[in-house]
Formats: sequence, structure tokens, C-alpha cells
Amino acid sequence: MDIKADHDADAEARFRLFWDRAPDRVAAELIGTEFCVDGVGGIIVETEAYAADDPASHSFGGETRRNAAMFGPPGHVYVYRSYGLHWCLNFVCQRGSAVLLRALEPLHGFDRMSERRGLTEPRLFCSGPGRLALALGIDASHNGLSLQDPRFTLVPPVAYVPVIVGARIGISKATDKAWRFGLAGSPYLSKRFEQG
DNA sequence: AAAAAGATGGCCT
DNA sequence: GGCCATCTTTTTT
Repeated sequence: MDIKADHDADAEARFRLFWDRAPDRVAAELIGTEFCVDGVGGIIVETEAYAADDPASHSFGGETRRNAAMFGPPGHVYVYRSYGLHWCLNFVCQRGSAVLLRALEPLHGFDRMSERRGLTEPRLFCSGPGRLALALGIDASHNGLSLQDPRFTLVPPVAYVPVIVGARIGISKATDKAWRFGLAGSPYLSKRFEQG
């Protein structure tokens, strides 16, 4: 019996079980998780879920060159260019779905983030999907990478996390879905949640 | 071939 | 709150 092989197989199975689920569940559970890219990052405080059969999702209408990563393995990264200017970072969940990272509370690599963002105010480092990607050095080269890649680190929260829920923002379709999740009371959100 | 539409952010009033 | 820089994908002519 090979103990290391068993351990590796278990880790692989857990990874798959976590990511191969509905994006709204994963998006909610990611709040409070620490995420870093090459040691730079912090606590995830805001996410949005985009489902496979969701008119607001890039995957709606099937696989294209841009959204190919969303149809690849769960637990991989989907990076896209927004408005021709910004990069946005997603984690792929069950086939055709993903979670958009919208805001982080900076924790590691302040100098690096400040340099990349051209600002010194930590509140503005990662409060928005484009800002977050820039602060963490995310670009097209990361598209399709597995979250098991050594450049990424994910550390789940160790205590209860108060999560607030609201309608997704910045979209024009399927605005009725309450698929935006945030850390209650966090000053690092990209925008306040509506009452409710 | 051309044009519109974005999962945005920064700076303006 | 409004404007607009900037460009890829998607839709329309």
C-alpha cells in the first residue's frame, strides 16, 4: 500500500469535489478565503456567480475562443479582458460556470500591489474586479491555469464568516439573480450591497 | 466588412 | 451621477 499515492488521490478528489459544483454555492463559500498569486493577495471579500444557463454569463450560447476555460476542468482559472482595458479573474466551477473575483482585502505584498496600481491607499488596491487583477498581476498568461499551480495559494477561513447576498452589478441581463456575495461589513467591497 | 456591446475604472462636476 | 478611454467578441449589414 502506497500512503503518498493514496494521499495525493484524496487531495485530487477533494479539489474536484469543491470546484465541480454550482457557482453560487462556491462563490458564497469563497468569501473569507485567502487567495494569493506569487505571494501577493489577501482575503476574498466579494464574488459573483455566473452559471452555464445564465444570460449574463460569457458561457451563455456555448463555447467560444474567449470562454474556452469555462468549459475546461473545474478549479482552473478563466481570465478575460474587460472593456479593452482591464483583466478580470474567474475560478471555473461545474461545466460552463465560474465565479468572478470582485474584491479582496489586501494582506500580503502591499508594496507590489501599490506599485502595480500606482496608488498607496490599500482600500483601492483590490476593490473591483479590474483593480484586483491588476494588483495581483493577473493577465492572459494565467488563463486556463489550475488553481493547484504553485503560483496560487488558497487558504479557507478557520472561523464563521458572515456573508451578505445581493444582485450582481454591472450587468444588464438576469439582474434578478442574487448571485453577488460579500463579507459583511468589509470596507474593501467594490460597492455597497443594497439593503436586504 | 462594419458596428455595437460590454462581468470597468478613473477623473470630472 | 456623467463621460470616455480602449479592444475583443458577437451581431448585423
